[in-house]
Amino acid sequence: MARSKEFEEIEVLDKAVDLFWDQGFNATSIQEVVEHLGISRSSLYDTFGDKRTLFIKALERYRVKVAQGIIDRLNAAQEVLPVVQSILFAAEAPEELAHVGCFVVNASTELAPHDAEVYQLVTQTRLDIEAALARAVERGQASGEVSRQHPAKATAGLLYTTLMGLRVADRGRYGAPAQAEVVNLLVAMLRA
Amino acid sequence: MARSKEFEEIEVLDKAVDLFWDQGFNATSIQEVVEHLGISRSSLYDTFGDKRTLFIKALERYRVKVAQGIIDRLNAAQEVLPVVQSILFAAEAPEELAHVGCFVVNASTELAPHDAEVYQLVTQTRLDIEAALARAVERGQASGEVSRQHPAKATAGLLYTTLMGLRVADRGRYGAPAQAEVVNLLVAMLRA
DNA sequence: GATTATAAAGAACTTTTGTTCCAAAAATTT
DNA sequence: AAATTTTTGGAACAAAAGTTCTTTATAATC
Repeated sequence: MARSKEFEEIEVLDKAVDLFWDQGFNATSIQEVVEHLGISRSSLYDTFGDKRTLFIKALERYRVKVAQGIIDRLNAAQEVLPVVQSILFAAEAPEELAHVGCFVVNASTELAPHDAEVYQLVTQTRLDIEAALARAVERGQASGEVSRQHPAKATAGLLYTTLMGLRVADRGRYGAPAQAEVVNLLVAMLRA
Repeated sequence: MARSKEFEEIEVLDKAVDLFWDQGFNATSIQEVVEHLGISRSSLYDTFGDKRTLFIKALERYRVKVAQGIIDRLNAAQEVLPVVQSILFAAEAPEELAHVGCFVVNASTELAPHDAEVYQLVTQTRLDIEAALARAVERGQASGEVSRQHPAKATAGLLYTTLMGLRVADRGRYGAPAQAEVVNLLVAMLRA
């Protein structure tokens, strides 16, 4: 048999997520990818295909890691609003410089109108998170935590839209205090 | 004396806005710029400098055209909420395919973290529009149109954040009905 | 109408791009 | 320990990138 790979595919993919998240697709050269992932050109192409395929895989990986994490937290929430608040206010701790904003939002503005596969990935992510938000709002309304004044589905749409807006704000260094003000206002509006 | 230019600088710049608005900075080649603007390479470089300088000028032009238009409409508004509503719900008529989303939002996610000049332009635009929104909300509160329950400045922040989120949604073809639902809910929440 | 200063067209140039290929190295199994 | 299959590193490649330069055309002035 042959030798085994010197790297874990998932670990390397996570590094690709970091890079594309930070710089986007078009601003990132293969040279940078090779250097940042720490594997050779040939290994890169053998393992992940061409640049665009790697980008798509990175975006899918992000969905599994980040978007699914959000959904899980919403599904597991006892009290809904504190969880919603902490999801919206993600500017609290950008541990790495690469992790500014949201990879899906960035991919959405850069590529979604011109790449059908990116569009599909972005749309599916939105539908999944919106559905989780709607369920969470419904539960909050049932328990008396969230106001029953507005329909849960529309509220979920507003929450997701604001979430995207906040992740754009991250990229423009809106600032944590200003973001907190926005998040707190929106959450206060939802409170029963 | 010498011959005069065969093109209007502003008209050509508007075409550059269209192109960069649609495709972003890095996905747009000089070749495409030359073809789309309808002027020669040499005229392009003589008149606008290099690619990045052209992009910055296009972004400034957009600010004058679109962002200032929003501010003017807000300042002139008798009733505030209908104007806010129509600004948020811009998906109604994307006359050209190029005009999907917001150029400032796109530039923000693509370039703001890595280009100080873009960052500054994006920030200034946000400050200007947020200020106009805050004044409009204050006037609405004074006239009894807008609820006094929440401070005007925070409300303006939420409106601007949602505006950005909606312009991201444009790029992901969120759909007019879903957008209308979001906009109507937010406006309803502000109503006195 | 000749002169002249500038605009326009496009060839030319250097980098950089994304991708492929090939020889060398390495690890697992027989 | 030999054989074999795969990874690896880096050279090699063509195409496209951004920019500059030179030549030609043009319009305004004297």
